Amino acid sequence: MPDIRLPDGSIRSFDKPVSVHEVAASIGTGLARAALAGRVDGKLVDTSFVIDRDAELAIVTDRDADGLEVIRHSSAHLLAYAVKTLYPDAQVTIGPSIENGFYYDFSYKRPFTPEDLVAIEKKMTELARKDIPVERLEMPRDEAIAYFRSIGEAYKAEIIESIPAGEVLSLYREGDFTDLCRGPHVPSTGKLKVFKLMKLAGAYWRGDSRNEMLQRIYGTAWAKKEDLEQHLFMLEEAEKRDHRRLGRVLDLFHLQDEAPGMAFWHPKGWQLWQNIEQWLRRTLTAAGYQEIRTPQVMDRALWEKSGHWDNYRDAMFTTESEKRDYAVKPMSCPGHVLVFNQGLRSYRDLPLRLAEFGICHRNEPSGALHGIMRVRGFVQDDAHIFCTEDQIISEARAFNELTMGIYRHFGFEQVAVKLSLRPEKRAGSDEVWDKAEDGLRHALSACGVEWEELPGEGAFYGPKVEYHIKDALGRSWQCGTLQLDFVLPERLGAEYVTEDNGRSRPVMLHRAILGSFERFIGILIEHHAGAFPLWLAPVQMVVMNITEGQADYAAAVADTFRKAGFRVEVDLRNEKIGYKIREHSLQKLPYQIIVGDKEKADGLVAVRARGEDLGQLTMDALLARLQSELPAA
RNA sequence: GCCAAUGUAGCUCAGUCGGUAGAGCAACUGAUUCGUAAUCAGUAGGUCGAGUGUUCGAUUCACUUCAUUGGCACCA
Repeated sequence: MPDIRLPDGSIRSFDKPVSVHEVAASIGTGLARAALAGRVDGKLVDTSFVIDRDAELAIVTDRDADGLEVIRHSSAHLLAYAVKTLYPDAQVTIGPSIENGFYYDFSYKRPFTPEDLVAIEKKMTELARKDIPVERLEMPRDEAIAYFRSIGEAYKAEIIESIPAGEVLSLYREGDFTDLCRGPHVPSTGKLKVFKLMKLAGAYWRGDSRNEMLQRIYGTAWAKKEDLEQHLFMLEEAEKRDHRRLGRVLDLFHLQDEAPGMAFWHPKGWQLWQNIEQWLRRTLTAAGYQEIRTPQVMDRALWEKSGHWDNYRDAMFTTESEKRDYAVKPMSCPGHVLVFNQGLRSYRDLPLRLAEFGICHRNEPSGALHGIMRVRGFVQDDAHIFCTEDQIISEARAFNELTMGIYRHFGFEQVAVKLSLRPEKRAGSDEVWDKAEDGLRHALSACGVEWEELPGEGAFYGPKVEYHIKDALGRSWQCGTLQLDFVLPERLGAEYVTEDNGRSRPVMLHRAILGSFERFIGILIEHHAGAFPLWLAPVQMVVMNITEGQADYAAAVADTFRKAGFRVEVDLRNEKIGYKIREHSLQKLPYQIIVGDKEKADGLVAVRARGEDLGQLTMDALLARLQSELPAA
């Protein structure tokens, strides 16, 4: 007879098998009411789950992460229930919980409309209020197939058919809606109180673009109303920070129909870009890189040799001239090997670190384009390190340190490392892949970082380490990458003279830190909400006069700071000072300097730093403050 | 590329059940010289994304196409 151990260490004994719900009730009616699921010996189960032997049990409520997950999953089912109630001939497919909510994919004869969404959400609320019990039943696989076929759910039947024969499946029934599901689910629909349908989208059946497209409805669900409000507030905040909006408002860049996926950089945006590029250039030089430049357009034969023509033909822009085919370069590596191959290289030249701010063009599918985050023309902070196998680990360590330092410099403190392993479609033998994957594992161990492995996600020529940074809104962006490549040097015939006068192939490390400048700038815009730190701000300060009488003094002040190396604008317009301040505040300038008769008389400046009034300062004091705000190096 | 939505003045958006359009902000002109997030008045500005069709007449309806947005698929 079961002894049940609770998370606080206490043990409750029962003289017959008990359900999770009964245990909760034995502790308190409040807990029984709050119970959404149970965790029995580490496994998540329904509250109806019967415990017949000694076990550890935790009652799951909406205060647990698990509880929230159950709420979201059950909300997906409630959504399907509502859809089936309103549109009986819609077919259900799958509906999992996801970050912040859930979705459910349906097949239906016509597209759902935003009005449908409103009706569905209303129906969900109605069904939730009825507090309909959610029951779990079990059914043998074959019987389940027959059952779903009989009610016209072809997709469900297909899912079950892919489950091995002889298994017993769990089904969940709420009212007259029954769905195949692993569970667990909330005990009744009344537990679902805080949800909202968010958007309609298309999604391929089983995630495969060769399959038909289903209709996906996304929703968000929470334990408490305040959590939902907080979530919606975050979405609003993200919209305010949208780089496409800020890019226009701050006059950084624009995109237009004539060049889809390619940005037009305006003076301020280009200044921001150059602040980044020039700093990075100095940093790379200090780290032992040499910058080069390779052609934009190269012969098809090169891309065939490198393997790109076979693997990425569709994504390359091509052109021809005098009966020769060319491709616009989608990446810099083949060109870098050609530079390496010039002349005779010695082992003494290694490691050779060649860097290029390479302009690349990739013909991304139209549906993939997104502002400047996903574009067709972009600049990579690309570099290739040619080295011996013995040098891989030290190079990887140096790269790791460089990368982390650069992220810190830009204000990104949280970095996650992932290792992507061999994809299905790849070049090179399995032995080479074994060597490359193990090589990166060893290198990562040597760096002392923790990483997650992603099978099947590697590049066609080699495995890759990915660096993901987290922005101010907690979103994760993949930026840096380190890829170990034994294939390309082989294909393009790179070699060096060894110590004993033999010939050997160098190993090639592909690496990028920011990834694409376009995307990284997009991330920076959203991370800082357009209010860039002083060193990055395209315009660092503006000097404004109050009346015409101080125009000359304002110009002189501006000149002083310009000579000290700052990017300064002067605003001598005949406008009220409040109007000018408002405009420059909206432009998110780090510093606003106001000079009136008082300042002019005393040789001072009145300073506003991002909305904070610093009062009157001497120019030297302000200069000292500005200097101290610039990061070292 | 696929599904859906959207495309009207520089920006944000309204509008036309088919009779060629309007607001706020911005711009321009004038007045105001005003001390920390919007001074007042006036003026100008649009082949209503592009093309074809239906129609006496299309920005409005239909089709095609381009682009954008949200997802999916893709992301060397």
